[in-house]
Amino acid sequence: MGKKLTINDIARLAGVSRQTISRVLNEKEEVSEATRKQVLRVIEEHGFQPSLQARSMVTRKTNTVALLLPDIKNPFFAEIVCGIERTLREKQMNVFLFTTDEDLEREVSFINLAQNYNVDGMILCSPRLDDANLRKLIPNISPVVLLNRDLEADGAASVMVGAQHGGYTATKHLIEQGHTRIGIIVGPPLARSSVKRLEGYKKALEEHGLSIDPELIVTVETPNEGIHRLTQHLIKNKVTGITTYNDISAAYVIQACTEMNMNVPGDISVIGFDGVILSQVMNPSLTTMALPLFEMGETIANTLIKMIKGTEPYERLTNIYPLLKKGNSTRVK
Amino acid sequence: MGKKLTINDIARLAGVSRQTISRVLNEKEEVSEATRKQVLRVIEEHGFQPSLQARSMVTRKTNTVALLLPDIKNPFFAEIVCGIERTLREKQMNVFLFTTDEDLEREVSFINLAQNYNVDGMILCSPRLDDANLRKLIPNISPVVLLNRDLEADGAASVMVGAQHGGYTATKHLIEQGHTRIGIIVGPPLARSSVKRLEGYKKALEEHGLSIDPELIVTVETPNEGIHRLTQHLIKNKVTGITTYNDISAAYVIQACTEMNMNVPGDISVIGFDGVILSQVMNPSLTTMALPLFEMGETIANTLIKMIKGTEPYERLTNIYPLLKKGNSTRVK
DNA sequence: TTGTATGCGTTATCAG
DNA sequence: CTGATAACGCATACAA
Repeated sequence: MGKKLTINDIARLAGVSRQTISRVLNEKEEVSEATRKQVLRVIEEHGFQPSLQARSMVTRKTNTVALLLPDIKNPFFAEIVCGIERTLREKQMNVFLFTTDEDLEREVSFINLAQNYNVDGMILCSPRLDDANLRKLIPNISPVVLLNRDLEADGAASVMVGAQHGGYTATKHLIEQGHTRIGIIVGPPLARSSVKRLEGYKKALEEHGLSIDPELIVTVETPNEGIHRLTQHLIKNKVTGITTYNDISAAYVIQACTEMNMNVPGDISVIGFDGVILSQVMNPSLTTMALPLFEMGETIANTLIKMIKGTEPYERLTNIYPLLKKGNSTRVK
Repeated sequence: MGKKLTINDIARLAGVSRQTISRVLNEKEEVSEATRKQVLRVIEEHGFQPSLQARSMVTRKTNTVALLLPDIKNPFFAEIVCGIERTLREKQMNVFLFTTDEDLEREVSFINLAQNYNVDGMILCSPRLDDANLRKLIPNISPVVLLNRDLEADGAASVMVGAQHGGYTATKHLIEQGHTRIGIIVGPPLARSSVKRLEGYKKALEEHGLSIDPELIVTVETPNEGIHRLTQHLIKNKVTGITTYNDISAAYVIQACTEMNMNVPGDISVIGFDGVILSQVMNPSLTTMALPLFEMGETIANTLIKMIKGTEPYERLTNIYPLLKKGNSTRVK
């Protein structure tokens, strides 16, 4: 708790004005080599570190980005965060973390909070805010990068997962394996991409001349809840393939199948989404629509950095497409 | 980008001094109901939010805690972070996130950085800093809570996982299932708890009159690398039970067993550590030494809060013991 | 109950 | 090349 030295203390100790200290701190050229060395010596000797707080009061820059996401336990977000953090770090920027648990109230209050901290920019993952309110907020919080939300507005950019493409590809894979009765587990309504995935699913069925049976389309209301029941429903309706909204849900589906004495992939093929590490270590390993999560984080961070610097143009909209990664949870019927 | 209003602007708009604004902002009682209402109206009307930065310059409080951890992708940390975040949030405190990737240099630079931000406290997870240097740093960064590191120093508290107890219990479980040749995969050297787990392993063997075979003790050098090879080594040495340092490594072990046509738990019993969600969704589900990770996060945060407030005493050392959670990856030999 | 003066630790501006 | 002065936005102490 040694009371911190300030720039004034150093100035006194070095026998120069505090302005000179500030100059060497900021590597301004207008200072003689002799005094520079002397000042650096004193700084070193006392281990002086300038207060970033005070500095940002006057520079109006905090070198800090607020990161808002629903749940850090979800590996989908954890891996993205990893990419974001790593990339920002390289640019000497720091991360303020807020997790919202998909709670609208917390979301709003965190956005306010971040704003009051004068962060340089924000990254918003699946905000529950409706379009109108979000749009209203953007002028105050820009620049901002949105994950999985396409809102065209000044000071906002979007990075989107190609959910429709993913739903299409997954379904097509099952069809090509000979499956004709294919169930889809649609994610919680808050996942905006759910609708898109479903569109892709329908498109694939139609393209292959298969009819769309509403009984085979089931929706999870609360994250990872009721999946066993929904799986039972699908099995009763004679599906031989199931496509799910993420890898964890796929794991639960496989558990449910096993409980009902249905073998995966023997009796039922299951396909996941995201491609998190779980998909590799599961048994059977999971066929999944793999997303380059770390790279997504990099893209998000790089876009935001460009917006903050304002020197180079940035992509207003980036689409990231998942790739089919074949595991042992699907096979020819 | 609407330029932000300051307390001065509001004062002018409300026709009072900025001091009065400050008073209603901080809910001081010494202000007449009439002016209070009037001021609040103006604040509301213009959506004024005070700058937390400026405020903390004078109060010397940032309401911010720095959280340093190796890897947010590791569900062990992710779940702990969740508990930390949630608990701090309730006390209106925020989290500054730094991930170090177990890199000593980044660790040191982040600790410095956090210090320059004037955070109110720090949470350090598995710092690579050696004891001497860490101890030297603590006066500058205290209060600080250490995860899995017991360093007795003023301004520092520790939350420890009962690794020896865990290693002991896991091994004992296998012995009680009739296993006599039990392998242990020791975690990367950076995991300080590895040594303790090994001690518990040895203790259990000795207590049951089993000899310690060095061939059955193998060490992972880099996280999750070479586990297949190490598992093969153990199998060649006729083990029927393997205890591992976390759930992910256990999953890899099971994969390796499967590749060698050894059934789990038929031929080999495998036991994990941590009890993250993976252990539940795996097939077979994993027997593991489950840790109350979320609660650990709560404990860490609550300890730090007590230290920051300085009004109530806090535990300098908290031990958290894992509980055996029986899954389907172990069975009677 | 309200207002005035002062300072938190830094950078920016302008003189010298 | 260097130093004095003002400013960033707020809270604290003291005065009215």
